[in-house]
Amino acid sequence: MTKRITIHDIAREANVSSATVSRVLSNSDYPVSAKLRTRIQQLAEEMNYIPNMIGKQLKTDNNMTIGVIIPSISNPFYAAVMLGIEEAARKSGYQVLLCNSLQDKSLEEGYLKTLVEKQVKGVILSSISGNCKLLAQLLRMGLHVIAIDQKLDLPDVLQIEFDYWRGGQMAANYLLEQGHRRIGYVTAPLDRPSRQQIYTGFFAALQAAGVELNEALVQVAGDEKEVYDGIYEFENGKRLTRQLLELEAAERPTAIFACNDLTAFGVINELADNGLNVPDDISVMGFDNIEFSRMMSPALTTVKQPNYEMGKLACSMLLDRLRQDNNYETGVMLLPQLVVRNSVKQYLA
Amino acid sequence: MTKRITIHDIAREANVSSATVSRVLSNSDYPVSAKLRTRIQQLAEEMNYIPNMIGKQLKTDNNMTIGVIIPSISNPFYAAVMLGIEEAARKSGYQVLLCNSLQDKSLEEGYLKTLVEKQVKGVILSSISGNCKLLAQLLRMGLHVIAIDQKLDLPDVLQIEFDYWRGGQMAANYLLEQGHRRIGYVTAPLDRPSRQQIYTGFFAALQAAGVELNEALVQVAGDEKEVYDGIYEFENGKRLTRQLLELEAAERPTAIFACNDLTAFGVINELADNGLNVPDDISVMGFDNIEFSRMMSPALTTVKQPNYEMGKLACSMLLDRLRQDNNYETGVMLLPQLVVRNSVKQYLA
DNA sequence: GTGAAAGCGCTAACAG
DNA sequence: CTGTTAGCGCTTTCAC
Repeated sequence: MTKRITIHDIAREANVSSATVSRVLSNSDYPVSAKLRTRIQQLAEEMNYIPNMIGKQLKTDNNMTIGVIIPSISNPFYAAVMLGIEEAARKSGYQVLLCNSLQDKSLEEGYLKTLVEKQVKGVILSSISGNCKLLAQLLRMGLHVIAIDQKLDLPDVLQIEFDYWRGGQMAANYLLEQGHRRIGYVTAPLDRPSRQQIYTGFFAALQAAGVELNEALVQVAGDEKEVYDGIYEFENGKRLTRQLLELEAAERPTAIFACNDLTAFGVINELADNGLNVPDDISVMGFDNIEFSRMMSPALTTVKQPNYEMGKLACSMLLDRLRQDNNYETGVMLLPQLVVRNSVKQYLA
Repeated sequence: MTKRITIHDIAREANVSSATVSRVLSNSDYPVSAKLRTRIQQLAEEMNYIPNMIGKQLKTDNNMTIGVIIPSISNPFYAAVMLGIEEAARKSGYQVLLCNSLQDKSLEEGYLKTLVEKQVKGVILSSISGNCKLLAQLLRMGLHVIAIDQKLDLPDVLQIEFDYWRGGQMAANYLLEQGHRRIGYVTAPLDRPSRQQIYTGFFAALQAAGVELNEALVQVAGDEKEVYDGIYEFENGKRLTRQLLELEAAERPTAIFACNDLTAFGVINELADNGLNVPDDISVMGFDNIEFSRMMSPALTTVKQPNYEMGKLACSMLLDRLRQDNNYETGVMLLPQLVVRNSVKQYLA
């Protein structure tokens, strides 16, 4: 194992001071004679010099890395967000530390602390805990936080919101337009604001259309710990659909809305297992528009949440903040978009 | 923004030296009187002390983070690998920097350099370039590398291999058993060793069974730059399937094998677009067993490549190396497993 | 059991 | 233009 080369090694070799070497190798605009400059660059090349950023960081207090905390990268929604984040980060020379909170509050907190210990100056967070005590403290210490996906009630946290309420409403209205009145609603636990908002938006639209709430058609998963092996949502969809299928034929929904695409896949799968065809026997609608929703057959009708764009936007807003250290920008609200495909069919009563 | 607290601040407050504070707060086993110990811990708590790992790192040369370079996190196969890696890392107090090489050699190299500059001591790499020059240099400088998925021909790189050849063979044999003889082969460019091995394994099995190679049935994607928007594989499957469908009816394959599940989804989708049902009209088989393969209908018959396990194993092997600094362990070869579902049907000539 | 001091690799006043 | 020097926050000899 060859010894690590430092600027001092190069300085000695070139008979200059390490300050000069630093000035050349860190692309400072400080004046250095062309002769020395090339000599040093050449030497650095020859000696396979690799700068030690830890030294630089300690001095400059800027480590060019941000943190991302999401529930699970195995959820393709967050994978797309992550890709957007990383892309924006790379373009600015930043790197990103990925943390999967796995829906575990203490893990989330632990990661937050570790990131700050590592002197990360910015974090993109899809919080499951909404732990404002810790977060407020970290903000006071200069951490910049962008909240995506889940709203955080802190004044200094920039929000990339998404209009879940309108998304839910949009879904309901589409199903109504297609003639559906007995609509099943299948959702993971309503513990996250996002899920609650979809829920309220959805039923507000139904109510506005004079469709009364039928509790038997609303299936909410229990609050048991979500084991995030990545297949949870799918199984959830299957399980809750089984419960809907226990209804008498006349009571059964003509369409089922699921709180996200993965859950919708579970719904469709369970229906197929019971010999029911989508959309001929029953219509299904999802939420998110993950890539796979268009790969399924039938291709899934869903509400688009711009995941990749959300990641890109979150990251560039964060980097802006880090660079200018201003807290003046305002948050943004991304809007849903209806994606009509083939899993919903007109219902003719 | 409150001032950052350092051990010196605490030392001053407690009327002790910073050395003592360090000994207490870094959980050193160095003897410190119980009285001072509790006093210091209490003070650190009160003052909201957060250690600065950069300072520690500069001294100890160990930053508790590893790097991961994969083609794209939007590919669910790598997302699962990543989840496994992160899980193993977390259990040992490590964090992970995620880098998407997007099938771009220069990006891959850039990341490798940046990681080393950041003093990362270990990297898990699914290389697309196989750039051994740079890698060899970094290894000499003490970097530890675990290669997953793609083989790297360097003695000091530990390999987590997967028997792609046998996987290809396994797929072919299954299709043969099911009575298929005219089998289409759809693959992304054969530029990565993994794809080549699946290919050779597959056709070795066909040959062994006396099935002659029909070049018209083999569709290899051109070597054009793969735009990694995550949907590439899917579109590729669609495009290549269209080409297969241009064959005269009698020449058409009775089954199609795709080099990975995403491509298989494209194949199925394109077949559906052409009014062909899977598996009734034509059978389709994938490779990888990503989670969605079981969510599709028909559920995809495929060859399992243990992705999550691969990530976990890679990470724990890497951490073993970092801790013991030994290069003695041997690599491992993970074996494929046939996953029979509903997308392949027996062919009765 | 505790403290003083050196130093990890780098940058940035300041001086020349 | 170039060099000297003083740290960034922490650990770790070496004294006491």
